[in-house]
Amino acid sequence: MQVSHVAAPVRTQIISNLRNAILQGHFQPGQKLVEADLCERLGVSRPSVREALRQLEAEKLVVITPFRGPAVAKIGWEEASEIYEARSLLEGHAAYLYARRSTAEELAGMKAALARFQEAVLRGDVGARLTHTSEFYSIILENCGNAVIREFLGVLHARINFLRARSMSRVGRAKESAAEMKRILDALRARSPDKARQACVDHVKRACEAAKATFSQPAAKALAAAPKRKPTRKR
Amino acid sequence: MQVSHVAAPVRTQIISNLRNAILQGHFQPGQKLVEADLCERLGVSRPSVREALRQLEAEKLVVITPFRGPAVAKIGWEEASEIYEARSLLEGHAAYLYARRSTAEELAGMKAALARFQEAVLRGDVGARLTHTSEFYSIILENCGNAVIREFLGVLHARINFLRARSMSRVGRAKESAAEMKRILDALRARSPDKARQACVDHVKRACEAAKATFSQPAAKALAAAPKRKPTRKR
DNA sequence: TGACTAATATTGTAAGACAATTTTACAATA
DNA sequence: TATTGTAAAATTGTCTTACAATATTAGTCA
Repeated sequence: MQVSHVAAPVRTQIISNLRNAILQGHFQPGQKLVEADLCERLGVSRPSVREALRQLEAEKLVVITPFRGPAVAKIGWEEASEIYEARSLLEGHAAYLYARRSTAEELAGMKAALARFQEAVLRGDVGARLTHTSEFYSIILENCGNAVIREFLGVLHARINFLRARSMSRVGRAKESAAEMKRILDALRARSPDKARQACVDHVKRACEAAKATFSQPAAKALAAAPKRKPTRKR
Repeated sequence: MQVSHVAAPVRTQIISNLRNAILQGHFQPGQKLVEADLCERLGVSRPSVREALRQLEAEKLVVITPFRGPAVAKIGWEEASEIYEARSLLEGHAAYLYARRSTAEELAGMKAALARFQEAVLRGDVGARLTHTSEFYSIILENCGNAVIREFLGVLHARINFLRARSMSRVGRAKESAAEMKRILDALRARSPDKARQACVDHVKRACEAAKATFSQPAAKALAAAPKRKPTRKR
């Protein structure tokens, strides 16, 4: 066709598109992703879509069952709990590392992100809360000096993204969260690695508890999403 | 005859084949993986190979540069160091978790694996050392109760596999390693989470130091690894 | 109604084609 | 000789088509 000089491979864009769509909740967890549909919607070929889906599968955002095709990953409390545990460990360590490396500039950036977060809390803007929380954290992660930990945390954050959104919209959680972030920032300002780690661990622990609470009353969703199974004998 | 029990997807086998080939050093780090060659060698189509390569790319065993194709990931000390740090953190925590959950049966299995390891040390069998070390560790990882941490560690181990082989063949390292593993096992027997974590962290730290040493004198390898390109593929 | 079977949809894999790009080979020039 | 510019070859990125294997759905029959 009349394609221009592209720098970014089509595949890359597909991956970004799908990942964003999943993270922003345009696809429901468990929803089937029919390859042909994705091709049509994105205007690309099936091999390209399949390669992109493989990548997302590796990131655990998509689950592919043989001959049943890809579906948006569905996450239960069991798994979420494990993710929060790993996140606590890694995020705490990232803060620990970063406490010794922070610059005044970066700390100012974190302060600004926190201010924007607090403003979003007052405004009641749930989406902005997540954005600014990410800004706040990304400064730590980008500069903690360990790319392996950073990437792992990126994957973990993506997997529990919808939980973060759910828990962040709980009454009172956002304000709590702001206070916890403030503690992290204070520990970093004091250049105290241990306090920074502890503050992070506490923050994740609280976030985990808030998320757990959202698992208790997902009644409406759960009922609506409950599929009826035909009893099969050969299983 | 319809003998299609499970019919493991071709793609899965390709992934296993390539991963094993890389881990066992049949491909040198940095070596280009020409798609057409892989197709011919494995007897499969290009789309299948490409999907498999995407997966391995996500595992960081393969690096794919646009229009230059896939190559076996090459790892420098910088990155290796970060991996050891993350590994220390995660492995220590896995042991911490496992200390409360270990069963007599499993501990016996670890003791047996350690014995086989020690025997391999006496025999001078480097390959067997790695195998039995993995056996030892996998008991912890499989039963630590956190699949997320387990999988992360699996990926990390794969990425530094060749380093483990190199450092394990250093004089004295294997015997040291056995002593460290013994300490881990003792801590687990004592059901002491903190001691188990510490023993693991120490073990990884030592392994890291041993690996670092191999980065100082990689002269022989480096020279041998500079190949002349073959003009065409033979038929 | 319920179980069995046929029809349909979807995925897994292969093969071929072609443009975009990199790499190599080679020739021309200083 | 060394360097540089260009043509040829190799390789990848992407699309299209095709078909077999499997899952899902619909329909039929007792």
